[in-house]
Amino acid sequence: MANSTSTSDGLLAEPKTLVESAYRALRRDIIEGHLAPGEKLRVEHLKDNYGVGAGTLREALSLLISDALVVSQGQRGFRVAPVSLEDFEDITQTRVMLECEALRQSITMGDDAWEADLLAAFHRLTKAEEKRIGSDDREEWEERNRIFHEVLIAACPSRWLKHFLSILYQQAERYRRLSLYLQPIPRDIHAEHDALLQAAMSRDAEKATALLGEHILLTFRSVQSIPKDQLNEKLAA
Amino acid sequence: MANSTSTSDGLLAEPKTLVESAYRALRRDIIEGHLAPGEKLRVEHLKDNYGVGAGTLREALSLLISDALVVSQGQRGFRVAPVSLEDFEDITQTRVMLECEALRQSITMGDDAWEADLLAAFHRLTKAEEKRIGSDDREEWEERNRIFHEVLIAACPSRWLKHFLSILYQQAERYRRLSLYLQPIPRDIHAEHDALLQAAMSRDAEKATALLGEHILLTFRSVQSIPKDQLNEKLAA
DNA sequence: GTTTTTAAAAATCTCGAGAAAAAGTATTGA
DNA sequence: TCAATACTTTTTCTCGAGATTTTTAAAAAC
Repeated sequence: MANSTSTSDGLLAEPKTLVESAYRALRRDIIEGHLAPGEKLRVEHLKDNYGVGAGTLREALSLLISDALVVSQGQRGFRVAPVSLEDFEDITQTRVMLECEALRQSITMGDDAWEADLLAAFHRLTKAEEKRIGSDDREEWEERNRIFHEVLIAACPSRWLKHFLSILYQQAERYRRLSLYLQPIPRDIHAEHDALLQAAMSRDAEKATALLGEHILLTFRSVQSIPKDQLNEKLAA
Repeated sequence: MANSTSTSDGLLAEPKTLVESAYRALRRDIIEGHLAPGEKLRVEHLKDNYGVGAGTLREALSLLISDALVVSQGQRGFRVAPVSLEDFEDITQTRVMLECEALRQSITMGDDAWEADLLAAFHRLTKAEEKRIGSDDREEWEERNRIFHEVLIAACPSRWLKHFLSILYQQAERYRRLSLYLQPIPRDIHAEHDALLQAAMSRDAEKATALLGEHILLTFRSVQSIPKDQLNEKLAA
């Protein structure tokens, strides 16, 4: 469903417990790069920052392992999952494969309600794009972009496919942040989304998957073309 | 690599901590059906069974969410992930798609060492099959079967593809246990594996993926054809 | 007899403190 | 000066107890 309140809960619903709050706060800080890739996550240190007990924080970190945003190692604590260009390439290729298949199924199975949801999601994304000119309201655009992609494949009946894609999308978000700040390749993302929408609405699966694949690949190329020194600087931040 | 000591650590290495031990013990009990699908996992009750503290058990349960073997719900504790025929069908179809793609890549990329590993894995599996006649040494066969499938796609360079496949394999194992006990469809699994091996060794990707797809699908059909009352009985056990 | 309210019981969630292990530092010996 | 050892500090891991919340059961009201 194109539920606008849905907030990418990889795992959990609204933060009714402290574990969930800490989980969300940590996830956000990792995706936004506030906690650097590879950084050590000392429980005793972090528990104060997030205002929870040690056990609670450990549990939140354990949940983040599901999203492959945190790694743990025996008796040596937790770390932020590392990043690399090779990893992003793998994420991109796997995502192209899965998301194109999901889109194909979604276009086949989608009914009128799906079309309506898709149109609505695109409209909301467009509005966010207009507002974003100047003001750095990145969060809202990022969220609506996620929902647009989610609705595109919403009519795909495979829960597992969608589950894996939500993980990959989240992973890609870590890298995508870079490409939007240091964008060397001029790109009309709105036009890409628009073409994608038209192809999906006219049930042209071949065209839609081709566009989607290119759309996803472009983000990788964008990051790929960032000079290495500049990239490392950003990654360490 | 065809490391025979590898033990399907979805997430963790050797149990150096109590969390890891509990994680493994719980995972095993869920996959083997000792903890029934949908069953409530009361921490206060379970902590005695597994000989750990409440916090430690909670952490182990959190890790099992990664494997989609446990689900949690806000302020209402943990449960064993439910099962259904629809879910198994989804698992099967997704797995066929991913594993065939991974095999195709593996056949393309695999070198001599890969061939040797594959041959060795097949040999070990065969030996386990011979030993299994009569004696209920299911564990060893199950483990070697897993390794055979793992080695088949070991030369595939995509870590994410292999990561997702290890999750799906583990999920399928829950259902596969049923088909082997209540097998209505007569099946020569050894012959299937043998044909698969030959196709892979001769680098015939088309044939190999066709065989692999059929191989995976057959297990689903086998479970599908079990009478519903008999199935539910087993699932509740 | 059914529903609502109220109270007891159980379970979850949370924290702080203590034991075990790792990492870092200083000391000793060549 | 360098390497190895012993010591100190830090960090991880673990447990038990207390505070909320949910669930269950009983009593009251309609």
